[in-house]
Amino acid sequence: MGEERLFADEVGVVLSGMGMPAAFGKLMGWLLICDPPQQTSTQLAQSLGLSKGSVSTGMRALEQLGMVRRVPARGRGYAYEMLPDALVRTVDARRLYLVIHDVMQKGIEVLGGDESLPRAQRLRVTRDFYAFVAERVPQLIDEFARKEGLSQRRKDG
Amino acid sequence: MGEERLFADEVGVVLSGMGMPAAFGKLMGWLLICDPPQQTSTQLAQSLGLSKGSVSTGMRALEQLGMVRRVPARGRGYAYEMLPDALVRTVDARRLYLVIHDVMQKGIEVLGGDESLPRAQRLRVTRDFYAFVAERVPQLIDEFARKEGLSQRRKDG
DNA sequence: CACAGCGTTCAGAACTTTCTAAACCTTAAT
DNA sequence: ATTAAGGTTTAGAAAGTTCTGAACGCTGTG
Repeated sequence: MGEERLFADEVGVVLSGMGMPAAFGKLMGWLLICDPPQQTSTQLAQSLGLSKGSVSTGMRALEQLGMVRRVPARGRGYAYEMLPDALVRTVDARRLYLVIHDVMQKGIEVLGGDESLPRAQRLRVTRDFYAFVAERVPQLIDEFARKEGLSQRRKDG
Repeated sequence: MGEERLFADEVGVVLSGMGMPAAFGKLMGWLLICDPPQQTSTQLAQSLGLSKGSVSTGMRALEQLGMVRRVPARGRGYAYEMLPDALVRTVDARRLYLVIHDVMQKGIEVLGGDESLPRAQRLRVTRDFYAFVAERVPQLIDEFARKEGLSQRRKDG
């Protein structure tokens, strides 16, 4: 088994340690180093020893996260290709931050809606922090993109 | 069942949706709004309908993450109290970013160690990005802490 | 029109994780 | 020293998730 395959498996273990499916991580690891960068589902299944079903599910997830795109393949169908800034995008999940923001707001309301209440302190700080993060993370990513010369156009949400 | 309990349960659902144990989220939600802020294991188990074991495990995790601290309790033992900036701390998990950084570095080595290789682009960008994030996130947290007037002293690691 | 190649969906098996309950240990008061 | 209260650990049950393999649908080709 090649070193590249071993690398893919290792990414699988790392991601699995973060609470995601192992197949998801394997696919990610493989797409990060494979040659050519474009791979069909069949190729992925064979290269990684995964069932077609696992590949289908995993690639759907990667696509939904915006880490992977489909490109036309020679002949019929399409192939998958990882974007150069795939993992950069995962940090840009503002929705995640806002979920926490909203829960904290709800907590304040449970306490009566008075933010100055001592009991509401923890909730308020947390809420404001996640609003802050949701605002700043995109800026951070832009800064990095500029520094790297990535042509990263940002659509604000 | 009180609204506060419902809020705790809801946080449990949200956290569970992010891949963490539900009991963990329940404890977090409860500690965010409970009165008084100090709670013993027994109180937590009763208030949330959890077994003593679940509380013990969950509180260990919360303590290890630095979100909760023990305070002396009247009489014997201690009580738990959530820190005002508990959730701020969770974002400061630099180790997490560096894990990804290291995996990317390993991938570059699998490819022969030549970063200028086209095939190594994705790996290099990702590696550099996570180094960037690991450097900037602490700054971001400091900025927020200053703005909020939180006495957040930072030890650099 | 029939066929071959691909990809998706779905049901079940295997696995991992979480929760509980009971036994055990520690601490403090009498 | 004994006892009662509280906390931790552990084994086992319960629940949830992921993976696979087979059936299905679609698309283009001969």
